[in-house]
Amino acid sequence: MDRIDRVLLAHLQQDATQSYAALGQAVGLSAGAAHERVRKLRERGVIRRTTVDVDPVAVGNAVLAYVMIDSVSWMGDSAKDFAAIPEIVEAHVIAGSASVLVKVRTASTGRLQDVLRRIYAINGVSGTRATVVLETLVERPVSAQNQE
Amino acid sequence: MDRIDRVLLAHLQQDATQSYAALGQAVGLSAGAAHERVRKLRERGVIRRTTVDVDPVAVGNAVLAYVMIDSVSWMGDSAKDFAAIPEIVEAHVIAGSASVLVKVRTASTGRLQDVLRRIYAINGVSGTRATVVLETLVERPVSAQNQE
DNA sequence: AGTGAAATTTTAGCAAA
DNA sequence: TTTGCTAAAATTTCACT
Repeated sequence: MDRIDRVLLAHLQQDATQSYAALGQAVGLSAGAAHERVRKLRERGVIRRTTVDVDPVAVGNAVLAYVMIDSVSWMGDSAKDFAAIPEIVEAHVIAGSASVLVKVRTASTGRLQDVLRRIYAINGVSGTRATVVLETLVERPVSAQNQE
Repeated sequence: MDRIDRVLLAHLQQDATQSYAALGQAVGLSAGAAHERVRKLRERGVIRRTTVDVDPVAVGNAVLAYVMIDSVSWMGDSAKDFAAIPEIVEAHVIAGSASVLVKVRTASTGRLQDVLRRIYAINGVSGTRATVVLETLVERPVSAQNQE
């Protein structure tokens, strides 16, 4: 993981459809060398996958909300329970007053209520506090370049 | 946006490196037809971009935190201020007790403190409450398929 | 909108330094 | 690790349905 790898990652995050020739040119390497570096980044799991960023509104998920979840037991084994709810895009065990923080995308506030009901049904959950997002100001991939 | 488009999106989210031939086969279309549909999905902005999912830990950002931000004024015009801090990966204006919710990835808790200081310096910010993530249970793209 | 096929570009594997 | 070369594969365009 040197500086060149970081630049390659940044370029790929911005546009993963570009050719290795273009990618190589951006860092002063041949297409073959760029290809080999990217192959290793994938192999080592630095690049977890190549994917498309889908507009949530375009697929009918206009409501974004965060839900703070209180529990009466350790939630570390509940990954499957949260993953079983497709509207949940993130779930994290947190330090502090609540136990789990969940990010949810739904079609409507009515659907959000459904999701809250399903969360309540998870073993150990004792309470939820939903926060609805009014406007997203920033949404972007992790910076591969804030290491220096 | 019919059922076929949704299946194409789901497949691309999982692996955007696969060929249009494979993609077409998954939905019972020729490579050309699959390509044309994906081209239109891009054109219409349903697919915002093709990108790589980078492991945050591998690029040195092991700490994930959410920060609730209180403010004394409307924060809707502050997108640039938040975007100027590279460690901020998401910033949302929210309904409820706080004003803005921010998602932050940093190399260490020390760096998190730096970020909090920079957030404090943004005009109108009157307070911050950081919540550190201990473990991530779920992290995945929006489901393109919970519409029916 | 979709098909099939041709022309072009890109990828991926290999020998050499 | 990088380069240049090359065969194989994928993308992109087009005439036709």
